[in-house]
Amino acid sequence: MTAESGRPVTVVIADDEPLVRGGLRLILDSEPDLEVVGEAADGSEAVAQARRLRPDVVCMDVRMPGVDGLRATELVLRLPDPPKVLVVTTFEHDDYVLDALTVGASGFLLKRASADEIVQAVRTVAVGQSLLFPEAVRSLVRGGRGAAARYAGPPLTPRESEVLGLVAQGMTNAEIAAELVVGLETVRTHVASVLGKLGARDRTQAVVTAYRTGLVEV
Amino acid sequence: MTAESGRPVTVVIADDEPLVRGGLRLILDSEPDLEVVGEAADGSEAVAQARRLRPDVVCMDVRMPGVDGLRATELVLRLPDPPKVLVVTTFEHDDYVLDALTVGASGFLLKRASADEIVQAVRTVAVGQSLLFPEAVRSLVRGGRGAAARYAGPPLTPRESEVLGLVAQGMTNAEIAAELVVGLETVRTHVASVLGKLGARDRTQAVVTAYRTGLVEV
DNA sequence: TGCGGGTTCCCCCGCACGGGGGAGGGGCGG
DNA sequence: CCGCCCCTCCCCCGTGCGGGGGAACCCGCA
Repeated sequence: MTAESGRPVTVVIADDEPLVRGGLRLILDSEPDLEVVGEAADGSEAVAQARRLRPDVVCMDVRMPGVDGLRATELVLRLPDPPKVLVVTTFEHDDYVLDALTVGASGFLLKRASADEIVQAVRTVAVGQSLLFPEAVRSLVRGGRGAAARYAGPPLTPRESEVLGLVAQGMTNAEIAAELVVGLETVRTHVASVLGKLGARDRTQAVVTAYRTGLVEV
Repeated sequence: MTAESGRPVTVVIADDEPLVRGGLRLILDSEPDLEVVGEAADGSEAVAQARRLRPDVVCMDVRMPGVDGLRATELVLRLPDPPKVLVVTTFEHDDYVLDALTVGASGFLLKRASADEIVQAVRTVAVGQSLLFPEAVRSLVRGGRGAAARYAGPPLTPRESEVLGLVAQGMTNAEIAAELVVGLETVRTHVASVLGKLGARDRTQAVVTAYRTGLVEV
């Protein structure tokens, strides 16, 4: 709906293998309407690059050291005006395909895809379409996984979950302290670590994540 | 995995409006790797053409007299070595989108898509990928047909809804101001009136209400 | 013509919030 | 036994936020 109009599509490549990054860059940069503006070797770097460079598309490898592609995808999509995430994978039937869709990936790209298919895939997600494996679609159509919208990331401690639940009710720290019969500072500590684990900047973002990932009931 | 390799992708266009057929043919035939080999004005004709011409892709309008696109898609996909079906539609949020996926359509194409997007879409489904609207994916991920949402309260103005949407993304007032290209004070004003209308004490409560009442999409 | 609502912008003020530290006690596993 | 994690509580500091005012512009409608 809003592409092909002047400015090239900007891309950030996130893959731990330099060879793959190089290959992708070669393929994408050879297209006049695509421009690789950055690379990242792991998940956290990918998020940083996405935040800094604000690309249209992030080609994200799933298997990366440290913060993996799935978690990185979540974080990237939480940025303001987030880029589209194109998950790069080796096999089309892996488990994380559905997980990636759940966290909001726009599409998938097989590493063995042809150069044409790769540039097409980038263009496709850039204009806002979703690009899936037919297997994934079938799986989704017939119900995919049950209901629960899983949350990856670092696990929350019981107390943290409790606090997040109350935050997601719209309570202030003082109210939560009263509710849990603990000190205000304690609540502050829990909230702080929840924010850290969720990758949220403030309680509002934490609430957004909580609702979107099903960490709390709607 | 089997395109760009010699023989062009063959396409049959099924639409009851000659104008649309002509437009599609013009766009697709101008690409050297795509070839429109047939046209159909209704569903049964589409099935017949697909059987006779054995194209790689059928561009299928949903609304057609007689046998509609949905039913025709079913029949086409039941042929031996069936073509991919690309459903052509006007609105991305129509009900039959999920139905079409259920019967096995490979993707969707908006009539208002650009020429580039159209040829990309055909190529994409030709190689066996699925091309969906992000809305459809989200809907699938969270398990099928949507639930209604009710919000009573005073109606929000367009601008207020927009601001609330961004607040519900976790954005700060400053980020929203930048996003909407207005002053910070303006955003403050909008947020304040949103809080008032929702009966929320702070933005966090507003987000909670927004998610719970369906004022914003999860 | 005047009124009202929507959108835009401005001031001041108090405060809850989040980041940066640190610290002590209890439980559990190496 | 010691280390580690969880829970608890404490400090300072900067700031984003929300409440309280007000005001201008444009538009549609009476």
